[in-house]
Amino acid sequence: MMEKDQFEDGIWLYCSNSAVRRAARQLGQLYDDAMGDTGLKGTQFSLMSQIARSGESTLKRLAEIMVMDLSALGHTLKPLLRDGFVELIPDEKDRRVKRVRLTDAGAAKQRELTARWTVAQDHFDKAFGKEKSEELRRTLAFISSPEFARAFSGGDEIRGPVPPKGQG
Amino acid sequence: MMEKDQFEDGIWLYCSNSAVRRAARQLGQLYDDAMGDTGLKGTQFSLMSQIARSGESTLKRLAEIMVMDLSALGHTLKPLLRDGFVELIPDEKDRRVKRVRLTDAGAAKQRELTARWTVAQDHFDKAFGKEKSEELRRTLAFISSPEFARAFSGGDEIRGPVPPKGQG
DNA sequence: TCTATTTAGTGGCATATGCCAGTAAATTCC
DNA sequence: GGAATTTACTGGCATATGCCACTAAATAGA
Repeated sequence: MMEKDQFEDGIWLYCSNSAVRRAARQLGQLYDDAMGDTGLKGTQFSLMSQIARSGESTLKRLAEIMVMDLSALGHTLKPLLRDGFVELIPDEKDRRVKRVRLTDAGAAKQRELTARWTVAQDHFDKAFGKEKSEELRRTLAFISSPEFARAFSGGDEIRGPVPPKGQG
Repeated sequence: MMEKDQFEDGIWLYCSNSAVRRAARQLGQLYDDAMGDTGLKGTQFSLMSQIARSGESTLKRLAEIMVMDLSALGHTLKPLLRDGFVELIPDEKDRRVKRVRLTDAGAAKQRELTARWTVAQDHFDKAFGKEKSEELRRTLAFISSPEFARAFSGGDEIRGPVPPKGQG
């Protein structure tokens, strides 16, 4: 009955933003649990993993591919820098540019957390289906793409004066 | 080419948590843009809309159906309470319990923002496809469900000692 | 009835995220 | 070459989110 309420009464069935946010909260909690008392969260693990994968990427580039505001990325890196898991390196050609990489300690931590992530990911696949999981991730990647954003923003009409179109 | 990198180099193609988070960031930005200079964000609109829909729900219940930590809900309500869009009402039978509803000002604001939300939602449907949107929202609702969380956590093995299963 | 346990909410602390303003550096334009 | 414009990053402010500790109230158990 309680679960029935969830499926019938929620704006998340009508609003895509809310639906994605709500799912993000659920998964965020589950993946944070998976990290246990390691001192880091699921999101920090993800960030470190992407840093490792991108290989000394510039901050701007990293923020772009993660579809994240540059200053937000800077903020989010703070604890990782503070704890010595990540370091910033100046670019050789452009003094404005910073590059980011894992420290040795960071790489070791990332490996430790990968073991926990693997368990969580297996659990996700078990609960949702492995192939459906891959399909879902591709779908979400499309939604996260510049292509989608362009299609969403079309003629930029939501950025200009908005003619009232209320339901109310 | 840059977009190609996005599709080929990101952990979001392998990690469901990251994928949902990244999509949430994209949509968060787009729906926030849709709210324009109204003084409220997409998330606040969603919260007010769900409050309206739930009808004087208890805080605990609201947090549950939104798959949100109760204290997080309390925090998130603060600016809405402060600005008079939302009010808390004591429960008649249990002095611990608070119920939440929109004020008249809040209801008016919610109607105003609904007009903007409708535009954004139309844009989402245009970019993604209306029927695919509905399907995606159902999928995300399943992921957000207690049923999914139970299947994910089944046996609670990630809550206990975690045997190393590293990739590293 | 009384004690032990559970529950609903609050505040604190910390990370996650985004807009904005400002500075220094690079690029563009005349 | 010099001025105007754009770019990359940093810090500030505010909301978003979650764990934790605590208090008051309700419930469960003896």
